[in-house]
Amino acid sequence: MVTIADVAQAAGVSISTVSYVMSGKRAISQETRVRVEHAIDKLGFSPHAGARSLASRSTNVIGLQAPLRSGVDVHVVMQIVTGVVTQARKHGYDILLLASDDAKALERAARASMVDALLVMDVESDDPRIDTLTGLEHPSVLIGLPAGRRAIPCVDFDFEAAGWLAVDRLVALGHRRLALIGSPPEVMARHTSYADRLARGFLAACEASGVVGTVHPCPSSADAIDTVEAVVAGDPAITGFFVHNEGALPHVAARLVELGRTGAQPLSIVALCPDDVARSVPGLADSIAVPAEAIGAAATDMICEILAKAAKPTVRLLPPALTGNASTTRK
Amino acid sequence: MVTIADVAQAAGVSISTVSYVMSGKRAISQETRVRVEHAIDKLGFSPHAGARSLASRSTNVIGLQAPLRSGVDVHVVMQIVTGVVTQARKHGYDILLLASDDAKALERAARASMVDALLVMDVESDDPRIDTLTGLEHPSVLIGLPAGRRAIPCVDFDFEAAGWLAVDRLVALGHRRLALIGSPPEVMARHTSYADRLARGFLAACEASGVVGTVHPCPSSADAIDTVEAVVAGDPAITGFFVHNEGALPHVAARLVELGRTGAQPLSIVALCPDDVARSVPGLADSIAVPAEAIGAAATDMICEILAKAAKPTVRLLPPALTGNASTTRK
DNA sequence: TTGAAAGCGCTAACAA
DNA sequence: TTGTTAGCGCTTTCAA
Repeated sequence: MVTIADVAQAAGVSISTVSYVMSGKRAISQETRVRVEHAIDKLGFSPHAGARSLASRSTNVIGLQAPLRSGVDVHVVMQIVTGVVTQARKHGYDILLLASDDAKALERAARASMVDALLVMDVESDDPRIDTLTGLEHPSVLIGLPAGRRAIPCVDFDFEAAGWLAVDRLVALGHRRLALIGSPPEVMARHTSYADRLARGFLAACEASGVVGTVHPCPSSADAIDTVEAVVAGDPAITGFFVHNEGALPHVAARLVELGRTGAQPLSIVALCPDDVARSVPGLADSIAVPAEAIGAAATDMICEILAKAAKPTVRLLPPALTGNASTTRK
Repeated sequence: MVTIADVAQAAGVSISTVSYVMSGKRAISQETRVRVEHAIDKLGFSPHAGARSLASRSTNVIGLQAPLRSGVDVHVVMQIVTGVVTQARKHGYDILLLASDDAKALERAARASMVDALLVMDVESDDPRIDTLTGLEHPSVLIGLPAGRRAIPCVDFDFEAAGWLAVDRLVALGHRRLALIGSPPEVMARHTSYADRLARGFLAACEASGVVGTVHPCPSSADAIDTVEAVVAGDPAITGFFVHNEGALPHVAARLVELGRTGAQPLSIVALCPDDVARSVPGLADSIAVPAEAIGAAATDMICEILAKAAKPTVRLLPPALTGNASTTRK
């Protein structure tokens, strides 16, 4: 193994000089710098991460707790993770992936000084991890927006605004009775923050626009079709659909397109999903993108800024934007 | 921060005793052990990971390079990662997630002693990362099976056997002309190992069984339907379908079910995908599960055994198994 | 502009 | 069965 001492010797300087060349924390003459950098390259030196963290009391690693369990939106999770890892590298950080989504894992990583900070996904309002995080000395950022005290900075998509946006769009297309085809029943039941916020925005916007809106949980499988049938049977006048359920989307969209073709009136669908998912669904031109990768990147930026003492903890919600044109299915 | 010295003092022993209590590397009297463990609990001591890795020359971290780019099978990747992380914890390891899928990232992690070993996903035959890994002092395991020298241990699903199994099943159901609806054209074109192996098994099995088999690349989107149309138009006598393309599966299955209902003859579909994906697709009871989580776990076991000097590097292929009953769509 | 040296918290000889 | 102590490779203060 190549150590800093080897580099120092090869360059004919002291160990501290090598260290300072790397950190840039003190002025170095042009000549020495070149000699040291040369030696580093020639020997292929990489400072030992453990030694570094021991001496500097920081690891350049961020712990990320991602929900690997099922029931979550795989694409979205993947994209957020991608955003986190990619952005972290830009700031010089690596990502330690913590699986088991319990508070213990967070504590372990923090107390063993394996990480400088923690990024936690999929947090619910009464999540015990929030207390754990609050008690830790390490800074942390939540990806999501639990209700409540809000003692920890959060980054998320503005689901509430997305609800408004979808309604505005559907109303603009002339629809007067709208349905939100949403998350699976289990997600709705545990009042997951984003599902609640989306429904709240949707319903408030309906009321503000003077149209009728209803919210329908929907399983993420082929059974989703049953939900559509039930909604349509329950109120045949519903012509505006807002679909937020990646697993169900292809089925729901297919069924709605079919209904639109055979039915008495034109239907419109607005989907809420990552861009690439929207593109893979036929008959779906109108969608609100969940900027999953951007969320991951934004959360990472925030934690890095906090680590650099450059920012105060805040809540940050990324605004929704409409993509494509209306997919009104005409008769 | 609580250090080992604090624990030693609290327990009235030397720091080496505390260290040995934790590692179990030497005999400790019952009494001392209890005192030390008590102190550890009371003080909430976790040994500093950096200090530990500096002194012991091992990190208890495994680097995992996962393909976070698109074009890959998100569910499968997620499940493999889940398997890796979960199993790693059982062996006492944590996972450092390396994103950018270049050789540099692997070298960096290894040379900076951030990891004890590397797990690399989605490796292709002429992948430059293989040379890098071979040149490293750290052990590594590939998740996948690149052709060629095979200097590094591999763990993967036995796609070739899966091809045989699917054909056997379809032939047993009475089909005589079979089609493999496979990976996207770009994946096929770069001769990705698994796609090649699957096709090889499929075609060999067809020949062995004396039936006609053809292989068709297929985009992972709604355009997949066009592929189905083209295949059926090209040879209307094809009645046995083997589908391996998660993105296209719902569309292909839906179209085939429809064709089976309206067409002249019964069709059968065998899908190759994770179990839960199979369950979410309607009209699809027959599938071969890609044991993605098990692959991740197996790869982790292998690398841990290698680290423990308990196993020699080998190639390990997990066998396929058929799930459910035939979804023969009768007229 | 540079060097010497004191730790950082732990493991693992070596000693008792 | 336990303690003492020499590092592990780096950062950073203190001195020059």
